[in-house]
Amino acid sequence: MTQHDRRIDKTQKALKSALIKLMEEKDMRQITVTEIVKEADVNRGTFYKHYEVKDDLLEATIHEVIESLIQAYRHPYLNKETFTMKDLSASKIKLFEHVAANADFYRVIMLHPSVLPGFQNRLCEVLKKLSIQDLMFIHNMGTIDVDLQASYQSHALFGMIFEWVKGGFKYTPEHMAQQLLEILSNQPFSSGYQTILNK
Amino acid sequence: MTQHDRRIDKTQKALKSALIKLMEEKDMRQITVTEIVKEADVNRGTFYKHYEVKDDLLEATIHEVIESLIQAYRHPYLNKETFTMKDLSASKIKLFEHVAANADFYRVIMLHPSVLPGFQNRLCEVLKKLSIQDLMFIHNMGTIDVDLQASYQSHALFGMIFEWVKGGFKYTPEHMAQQLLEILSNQPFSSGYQTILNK
DNA sequence: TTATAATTGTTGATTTAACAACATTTCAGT
DNA sequence: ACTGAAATGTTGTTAAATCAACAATTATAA
Repeated sequence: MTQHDRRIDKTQKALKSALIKLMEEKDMRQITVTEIVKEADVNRGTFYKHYEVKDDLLEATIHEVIESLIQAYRHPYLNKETFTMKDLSASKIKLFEHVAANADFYRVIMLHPSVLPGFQNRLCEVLKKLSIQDLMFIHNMGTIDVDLQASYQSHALFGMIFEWVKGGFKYTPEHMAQQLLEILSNQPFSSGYQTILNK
Repeated sequence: MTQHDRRIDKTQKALKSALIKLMEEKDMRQITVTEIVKEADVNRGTFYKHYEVKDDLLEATIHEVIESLIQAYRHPYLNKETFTMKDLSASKIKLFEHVAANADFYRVIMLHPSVLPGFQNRLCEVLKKLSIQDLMFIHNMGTIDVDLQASYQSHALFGMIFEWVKGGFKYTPEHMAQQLLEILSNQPFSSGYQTILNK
């Protein structure tokens, strides 16, 4: 079992936040380790105890956000074999709460995509995998290509997040989740999905 | 000379913030050391390295805020023998900035005064001393009792801060300072003060 | 009242972070 | 191309914070 020393979490968190903050101003290549530790209010030597190079910190930062996203999304499904409308709603709320909790990060991703080229697609990949798991629950017996549908849904979800971040988080996570569910149920020709959800 | 180890500042800051946060919920007597260190995410043993009892932390917290207030107020006067309208304005801006920077603390003071009985008066005392120093600059040769005038001004200033905090900091520090100066110059019968300021 | 739980101080061993100093590398401006 | 400055890695020492465990005190409830 891993010893949990809070000092480790604190410094790593400080370094990650510092990196995100600096990414709002400048490109990754222009950010120096010295700048990061200054922003994080941490000794430079401490940085090298945790990470060998700058990109290690970046990767750790991204990894943490993505893991948090997955956990948030899956949380309502924990230890469940069937899932109801409520679980679906709770999952979306958790998702938007996650985005709000990592607002600084998502602001960088959405408003300065060139800082982390390709990350938007990486994010959609994650959302797609989560969507696929949702679709598995629904036992779609039709002729719909799961990948196509999942890609459709994940990018749509990304779009909602994008709009939310761009607009400065003007709505609550609950409101965003509700909007999403209403959009889903108002799709033209939507029938099978609806019948499953309404019960 | 004191060694400046950031860890000391960090933990003390964490403990102070935790205390302020807890004071928004409950009375000082109901707050335990265990609660504080949990909120501050600090080991309990660490608390006792810095403070012997709860009230030491409280006193340190208050002391820091008051010192910060005094420094903010005096900052524009540093190394000056005369002072102009600009310095006066800058001083008030700094003051309101200080309040905004310590918003959590002032929210407790203003909205839950019973948590720290008598502190509002203590705050006014500080403001009064600062006011007296201002009045010294002006060489008031008249028959005005300096203590009376300073008390008048300091409580008035307190009132503005009170209104600002209570309203949820809806205005900027600059706007608050400007309002104060306009109120000052619009006092009925104000003449001497005005002629000094306008130049 | 008594029992149970929670909080309090205190301790010692261990780990992490701070600091300062260093040689090296990279960068920017002349 | 040259030079001073900035950034990078690395090191050893020191000091702070963690953790766990403890007895003692204080609340809380049965």
